[in-house]
Amino acid sequence: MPINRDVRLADVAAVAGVSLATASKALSGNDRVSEATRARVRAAADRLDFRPNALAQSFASGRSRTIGVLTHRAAATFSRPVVMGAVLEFGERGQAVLVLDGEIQAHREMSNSIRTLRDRRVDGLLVVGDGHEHVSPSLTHHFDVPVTYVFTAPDSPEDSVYLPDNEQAGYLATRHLIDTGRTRILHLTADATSLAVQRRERGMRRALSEAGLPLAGAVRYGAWSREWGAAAMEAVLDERIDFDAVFCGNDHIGFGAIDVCEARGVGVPGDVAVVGVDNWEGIVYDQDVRRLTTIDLELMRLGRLAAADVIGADRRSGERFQPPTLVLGPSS
Amino acid sequence: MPINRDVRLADVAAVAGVSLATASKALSGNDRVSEATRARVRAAADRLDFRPNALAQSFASGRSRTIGVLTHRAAATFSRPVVMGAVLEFGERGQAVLVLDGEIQAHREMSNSIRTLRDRRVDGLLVVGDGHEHVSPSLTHHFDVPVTYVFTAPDSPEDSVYLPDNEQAGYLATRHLIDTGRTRILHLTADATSLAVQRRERGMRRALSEAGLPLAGAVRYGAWSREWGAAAMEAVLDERIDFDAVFCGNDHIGFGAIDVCEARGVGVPGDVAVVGVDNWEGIVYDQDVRRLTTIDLELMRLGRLAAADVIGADRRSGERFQPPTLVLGPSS
DNA sequence: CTGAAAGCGCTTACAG
DNA sequence: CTGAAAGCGCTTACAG
Repeated sequence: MPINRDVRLADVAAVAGVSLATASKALSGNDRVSEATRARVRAAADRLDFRPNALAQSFASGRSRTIGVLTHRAAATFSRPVVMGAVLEFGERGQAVLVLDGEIQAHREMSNSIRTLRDRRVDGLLVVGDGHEHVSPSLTHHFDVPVTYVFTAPDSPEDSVYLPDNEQAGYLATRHLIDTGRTRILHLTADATSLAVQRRERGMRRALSEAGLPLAGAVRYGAWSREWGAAAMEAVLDERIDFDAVFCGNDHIGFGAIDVCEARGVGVPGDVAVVGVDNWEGIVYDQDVRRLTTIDLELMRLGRLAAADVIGADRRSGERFQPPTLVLGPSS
Repeated sequence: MPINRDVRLADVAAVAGVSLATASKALSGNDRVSEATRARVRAAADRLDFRPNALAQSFASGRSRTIGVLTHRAAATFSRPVVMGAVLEFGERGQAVLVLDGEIQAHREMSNSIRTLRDRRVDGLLVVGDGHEHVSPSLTHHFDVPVTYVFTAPDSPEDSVYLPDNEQAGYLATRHLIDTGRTRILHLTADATSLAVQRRERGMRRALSEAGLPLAGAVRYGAWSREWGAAAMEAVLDERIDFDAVFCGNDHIGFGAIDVCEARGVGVPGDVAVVGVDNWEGIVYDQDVRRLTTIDLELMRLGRLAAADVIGADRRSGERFQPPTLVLGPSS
């Protein structure tokens, strides 16, 4: 037990020959103290191996060094990296987190959570949604500390919101195909009612129109599954559509498309280049050989960004987007 | 702002007509107080909507209601569910967590983390490893609060350690094949130096010997990948080995094996039943249609169990194993 | 069972 | 720039 828990600030002050108040100011750095004094106090603190009692500091200052994290089904596939990123970022910044998981839509549950968080005197709150298909009701007015939202559609323009950039994902994927010489691009994706589907498609169309290219065929809407990707690719091949690239709404669809190409002797990426979204294997199985070029939405980084925002002094209202990244694989 | 932060325990005491000390005892329940008094104090607290100041409570009691979580690469595929489970469990129990991620092997980094955690007066510590291929050095002696280890091989027999039950996973998988009438079972798995490989194999052999069955062919050691699963299955089919079931070391290997079976006209599960380990799609993509029967190591539950242990009063030394579960799919 | 009092170890106006 | 003092709001021996 090398750390002496019995050294108090008063002891440091005595050794340094200053008052308790001065010792406090010297160490906290929040107040005007002469350099000489500060140095003397620091030396004394070092010599005594002074470790301030965090509990006393919190009580006296009113700051808990704890952040509330309100999650909507934190264990869901895509929420998980966001929550994990946030928790790690908070940890690196010396902030504890009180994570309350539940139904953000459930009014009763939420008001309980809000009470708990307020009672614990959290220094800030991060609300983590489950994508941006749903909005989380704004809780900002319940707190007098910063509230930041991540991975959920904003409910109020006043709120600070962080989102993955699905449009940019579509843009990046398509740009990559165009930049590598493809000109006849198809799009296989999930159901058209999904916001992610819509935004990825919009980004794709922007990239195409910038390049003056048409889409090589109608967008095929289905599901986020490998099965759908395979079925859609079968249909496309059966219809003898002329194309040299496919932008798939996610990696599952991409894998299904590749499976079918391989089975039917269509070379990937020789005949057809394929790009997906999610960086599936990257999320999942770090050591695996990548089969697919994909767009990584950087969900963990998104969580970190939002966490930094809760703590940071430079908070502001509005939506901000985490830029996705292109992850190259053999399929394009 | 419906919650009145200005109501202090002293106000409650005044309204209830008792002393501050009695009010404290009545609400905390830790001390002998007459039922009548307790009821009066509770009523007063309710009426005033008294919310105890957690910061003051912590300071006075010395309990931070914060648990330290020391992780070794928390973002890694398999650590993530463990950490997530632990964090959620702590949250449900009103415990904040201070998560410090890093290299548990790195001495310097660890001693910094230990200091930070001690300074914050954590009420307990959970050390999360990255599987049980590595041991984490025991830190128990650095703390006078409970320390629990999870997902890492124990370094000291004194420690409280939680592990996934790889042997039971192998046993369950094999038992399932036997129970569904298979008698000629093969095993395709990763490299023999891995502890997980060894334990899963041991469980398999136990199930076989209980049933009086031999293995249908030599165990094939390779890698945790789909590619290896496919290659191994190709070889097995080429060698015309007589078998009706395959226990695969993980789901990736299982998928590779199924791919090859399907490509070569071997019916799954008609001709060959396949079982994997990891519940890969379950971890990953909740809504997906399952293709594979598999064993779920229940890593998130493992994290929860270990978290409950840190807090619980019934802690004891030694290793405990989280039972895996069988998840049925169409492949067996 | 109840209460008066000390104490937890800092921070922060305030005065000098 | 420095210090005396109040204060943060509970909990907990201790005495009655």
